[in-house]
Parts: sequence; C-alpha cells; structure tokens
Amino acid sequence: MLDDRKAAILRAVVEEYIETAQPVGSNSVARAPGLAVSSATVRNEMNALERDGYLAQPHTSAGRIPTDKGYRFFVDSLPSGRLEAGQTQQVRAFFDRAHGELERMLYDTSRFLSGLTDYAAVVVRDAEDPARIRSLQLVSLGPRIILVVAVLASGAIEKRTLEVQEDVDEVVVGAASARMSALVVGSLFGAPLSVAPSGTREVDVVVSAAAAALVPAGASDHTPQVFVGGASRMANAFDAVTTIRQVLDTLEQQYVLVTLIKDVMDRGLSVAIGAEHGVVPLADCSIVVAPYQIEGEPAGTVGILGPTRMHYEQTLAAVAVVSKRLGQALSKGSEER
Amino acid sequence: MLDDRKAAILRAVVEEYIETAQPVGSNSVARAPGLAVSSATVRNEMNALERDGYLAQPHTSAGRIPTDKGYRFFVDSLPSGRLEAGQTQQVRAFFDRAHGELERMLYDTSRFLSGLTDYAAVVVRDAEDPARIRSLQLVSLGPRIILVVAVLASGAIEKRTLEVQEDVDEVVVGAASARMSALVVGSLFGAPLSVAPSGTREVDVVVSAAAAALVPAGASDHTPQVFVGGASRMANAFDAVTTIRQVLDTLEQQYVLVTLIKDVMDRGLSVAIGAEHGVVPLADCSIVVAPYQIEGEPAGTVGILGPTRMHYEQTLAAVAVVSKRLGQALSKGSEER
DNA sequence: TTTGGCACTCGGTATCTTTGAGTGCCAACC
DNA sequence: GGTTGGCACTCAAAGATACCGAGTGCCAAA
Repeated sequence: MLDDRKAAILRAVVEEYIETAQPVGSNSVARAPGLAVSSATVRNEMNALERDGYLAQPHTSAGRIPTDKGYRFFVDSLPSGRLEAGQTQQVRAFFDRAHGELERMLYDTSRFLSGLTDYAAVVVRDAEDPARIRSLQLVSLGPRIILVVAVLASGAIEKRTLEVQEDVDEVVVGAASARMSALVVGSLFGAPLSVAPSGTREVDVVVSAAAAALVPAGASDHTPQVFVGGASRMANAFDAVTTIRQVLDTLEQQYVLVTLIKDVMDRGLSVAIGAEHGVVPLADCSIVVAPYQIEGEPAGTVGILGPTRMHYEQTLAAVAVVSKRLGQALSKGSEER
Repeated sequence: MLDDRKAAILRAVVEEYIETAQPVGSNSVARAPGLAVSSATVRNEMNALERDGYLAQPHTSAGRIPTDKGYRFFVDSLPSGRLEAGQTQQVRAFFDRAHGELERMLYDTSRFLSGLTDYAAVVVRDAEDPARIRSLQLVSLGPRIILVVAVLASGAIEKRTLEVQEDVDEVVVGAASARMSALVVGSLFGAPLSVAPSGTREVDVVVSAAAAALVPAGASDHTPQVFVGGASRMANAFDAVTTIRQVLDTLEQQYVLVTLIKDVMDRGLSVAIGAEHGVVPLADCSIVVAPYQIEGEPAGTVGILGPTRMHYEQTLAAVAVVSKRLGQALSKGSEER
C-alpha cells in the first residue's frame, strides 16, 4: 500500500515522535540512517503521507505527528521483537520468586509488568465457565450465622455468609453440610438446586437457605476479576492534567476496562491504538494485550495501557513474554525449564 | 493560646484558602462576617500569626497561606459537624443496598466514601489476631494438586495450594482431610503443628505437606488488607503533575499506606496534616481516619486522603458516619435502624 | 524524479512594561 | 493604647512587542 520509501519515512517519523513527543520535521527524518534522500524529497513524501491520513500537522509551520492510522501501519510492520537481556533477566527472577495464591499472583504480575514497561498494566482473570463444584461445606460462625464455602474445579473458592432466623447448633450444621455436599458436589456452580426434604426440619431450613444463597449469587459473582498495577505511571505519560484525570478515572472502572479488553481480544487484535477502541476518555491511549493459558486453557488476559506514543516493540515483547510465563507459572507441575 | 480575634482571623484565612486555593489578603478577611475591624488591624494580627507560625507568605506582596500549624489549630477548633442532608441520604442508601462478601464490601465502601467526599478513600482491614480455625478441609484439584481450605473464626478464608510428589487418589485425600481437620480445628491459625504418624504412609505424606503449607504462610499472609477507592480524584486536588505522580504512586504502596494509617491511629489522632505524618511524598496531603468495629471489636480503619486544604468538616463527618455504618453493616444481625 | 534555494508561516521565547493586589509602617484618631 | 486611614513600596501575573528559527510549500534547475 505504501512504497518502501514512504514506509521508511513513516517509520522514522513514528520512532522519533515516540522518543521526543515533538512534531518531527523533514530534516531529522532525512538524517535518519538508511534514507539517502534530501529533506525536500522527504517533505514531498510527508505531504503525501498527510494526504493519505498517516500523518498530521499540529499547525502550518510545525513538523508532522503520526495519526492513529500511522501508528497502525507502524505497529503492523513491526518485526516481532525480543526483550532486552536485562528485562529477560527480570522476568525470570520475578517468576522464580513468584508463588502463592492466584489472586495475589495476578496482582503481583500486573505490578511487575507495569514496572517492566513503565506503563499501567492490567491483568484480567476470565470469569469461570460454569465450573463443577469440587467440595462444599457449611461452617458455623455464630449461633445464627453460617458460612457456605464451595471449592470449584479450578481451585477458586466461592463463599457466602448467610443468616438463619433461629439458632442452630453445630450438629445441625454438620448434618446440613453433609447433606448439601452430597447434593451439590459434582454439579455446576450456580445451577438451580432442588432440595428434597430430609427427616429433620432444622436441617432442611439450613439447607434451603444455603441453596438459596448459592444460586442467585452464582450469576452475579460471575464477572471477571481485574487487577490494575502501576496506574500512577499514567501520570507520567501525559502532561495535560485533565487527560491524566480521565485516564485514571477510567482505569478504576473495572467494567469498562474488562469490556475494552474483551473487545480488543474478540477482534483478534493484540494492539488497539487510540480511537480504534471506542473508549473516548482513552483516545490518547493504546492498549496491548495477550491472553494467558493455564494448562492449555485460556484463563485470562494480560494487558498494558500506555499513551498512543508508547514503545510498541518493547511493550509487545514484554506482554507476550509475561503472559506466557504467567500461564506456565499457574500451570502447576509444568515447570519445565 | 490565641486570643479570640486572632483565632477568628486564622479561621477566616483557612476557610477562604480552602475554598479558593489563593493566598488570602487582609481585605477579604476584614470583610468576613463577625469581624468588625479594619483591614489594617487584620494586617497587624496576620503579621503576628505569621511570626507565631500559623500563617506563611508565598512572597512579599501576596496574601497569607495557612501552615500545617495553622490547619492544626483550625481542625482542633472545629465543631463536630454533621453531614448535609443529601449526603446522609446517600449513606443510608448505600448501606441499605450494600451486602455480600467482606472484601467486596470494604472495597465498595472505599469507592463510595471517595465519591462522597471527592477525595481518595482507603479502607484497611486489620490483620486478624491469631484466629482459631473453625474448619479445615483438603480438596483434591488434580492428581498431585491439593487445596487446603481453612475457615477462621472470623469467617475469613485462608487457602493454600500444594503439590505433592506422587499421585494421590481421592480416598487418601479424604482420609488426610479428616485427620488434618481433627488435628487442627480449634487451634490457632499459623501455630506450629506436630503431626503424629497414622497407619497409612500416603496419608501421612499429604498431611505433613498440608501442615507445612499452613505454618509458615500463616505469618506471611498476616498482613492487613488495603482497599483504595477513587485514587484518580487526587489528580483534581493538585495541579503540579509531579505532585500528582508522587501521591498516586504512594497510594499504590500498600505497605506505606498501612503504616501511615496505623501510625496516625496509634497517636490517637483522627487527622494528620501535611508533614505531621512522616511520609514525604504526601507532604501536601492530609489524612482523616476513623476505626470501625465489628461486634464491638476494632476490625479496621476507614480513611480519606486529600490535599492539606481539604474540607475538613465535611470529611470528618463523612469518615465518622461511614466508619460507624460500616461497622454496623458488618456486625451481622445488629441491623437496628 | 530529485534537489537546492527561497519566501513565507507561526508557535515559542525573551524582554519590557503595566497593573493591581497586597504589605508594612506611620501618624492621627477615639 | 489599640485601631484606623493613608501612603509608599513590592512583586507576581498579565500584556505587549519583537524576534527567532524550525519547518513548510513551491519552483526551477539538475
């Protein structure tokens, strides 16, 4: 679509603009290695690139700035990069140390990735597919308070506190727990339950309360979890306070964030630039995403949110590596290498 | 310490500065209701207040700005305020709707409180005292993967994933679970465990692995949980980008945050102004805190972080009301009005 | 088709001036 | 003696003005 020279010029403009955040003039482009042409030629070409929508000019006597379309071309023509040695080292060190509970790990990963790239990082844990219940137990916490704990096939834990209207003793809870467990283990979490009456009225009261607590909540809690790390780094990326405000605000709206990332993934992209994603307050941002898999199954997404003028090559590499290593780390027992 | 007139003038300066963020001159102070003196008199008094460290002057020909000491006097002489009717209404509505799991509730509260005050809100859940284990269960998640789930007296759940070196079947896990449960229920979480050998080698392997997983982790996970809501609102409070950056960054460092809040509480304060707390990057911030209690027991802290020139009266009232209502909401069964 | 040359544009910076809010001090006043 | 009006003084902020120079578009020559 673009001849070689135009492509080279566009690339040079994008690279320099990413570096300096200043409009790029024909002279500095002409000086770029690998381009043996004069600035006048560059000017002509840049003119054409502007006509075609790859570049824009803030005002007449200024250099050019890439448009979203310009960035898009740049990103698409990017060779698949590698991390710097030091960063590879950091990743290794992080995942060697990393351990512990899933949620903690995902949050730590988002913070780590943010530190690695110097942008804000997001880790989304996909909503569980309707998962089979591996174990279910009722625990008495007080005379009328009972905790329902369900362990799902994935290892995730769902808990609900419920309050019954009359005092129940431990024995009743124990009986109810056994009954409930028999009823529910192996079935899908969130599925409606039919409770057959047992001999004891008290037990039935508890069981039906527990069943009720489990069912509707199953749906409501079926939303993905989001972990945002290094949001404050977005304050570095822009200098307009209002932009900073908007971006940070959006980062706190987990629903928007999840939708955005899901949307980008659905379109099969790994990068969404500026207005490509429809989220208006993030018009000056790009997002780089990669899914991670546990035991070969898609389990969530790792992403970076940065300014449109971000270091795409490093960021893409970082996101790719981290998502892969995260998946490995979470796939227990497959610690090969 | 300050005569009435000085106090009134100081108050007027603080109030106007909080409102306008501009240095306050003698004229506007003289115009304040309740002060029947000329600007010249005010000037003399302000001079004295500056000498005594309550006010400062950005430069010679500017008005005065309160110092931390000035704010301190202002806050200490504040009548205990009430929320506006609309806000009381909001609080009621929020806690009427609010329900669900503890963590979720604490996070929602921090977001709500942030919206109520327009500053950043922090909710800290205190580390559990060494709590008795109410229930313990091992659940098999895969041939070699076992999940240990402990329910503590408070209803908190601790879980550890562990991997054993050889395949164990469900029956073994069941046996180990029963044994472990008998061993551990009623004892303190995190306490060292002595494991007597049972008849079966396989069971012993699992039990000792589970015991090992439980003990050291008990200490490490014994740290308070922090929920920050509305951090982005700090971007409104300042206009120096570097300040915004610092503050947001600090807000992400949970350890610093917890220490800060704990420190303020330990000193028996409900407000820490500017440099009073030692956290340098938050020198332009004040923090307002109040503990919340579950069933009469201190369970955590609610706090607001805002600029030194925050609306102390409303904020104090909001924090007080929210901490109280939060405690009530979390004290199950005590939903009296 | 490329390039050197040239006139032109216009945002940014630097310099200077003006403005006005605010101060400190003093002498007069109650 | 505390209070007040008056006054000279200060100094940041806001305008005004000029200038600079990076950058452009276009043209004619190579």
